[in-house]
Amino acid sequence: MKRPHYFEQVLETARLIPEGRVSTYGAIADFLALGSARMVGWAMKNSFNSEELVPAHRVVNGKGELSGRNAFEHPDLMAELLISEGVEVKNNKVVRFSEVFWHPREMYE
DNA sequence: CATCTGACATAAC
DNA sequence: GGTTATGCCAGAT
Repeated sequence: MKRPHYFEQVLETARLIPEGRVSTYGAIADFLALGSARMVGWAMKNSFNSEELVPAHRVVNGKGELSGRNAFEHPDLMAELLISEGVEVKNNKVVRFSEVFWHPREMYE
């Protein structure tokens, strides 16, 4: 496939998300200033096609909901992965989302 | 080229 | 707290 700049940027940024933290599509899109949040979701879906492993489970939507769980092998895999990393997940949502939320901007501060 | 769809976001109702 | 509308942009058809 083509290797658009934003695609690699999104995956690279996703890999920067610390364990036990989560980020959002909007935050990544805003930070990269490339395209829109939909591009991030698009990249995530295609991240399984990437050669590099990407912690896609650490990327949730703006409400902290695991909107992408359906794209995993098992719908509950995403939540289990997060829980195994220390992120509390309840009813497909990240608990205390505002506390575990991570913005790429923090890397530059 | 026209439309639809999507792991989204935001505002308005 | 849903639903609707709009912006966003790459793929698929």
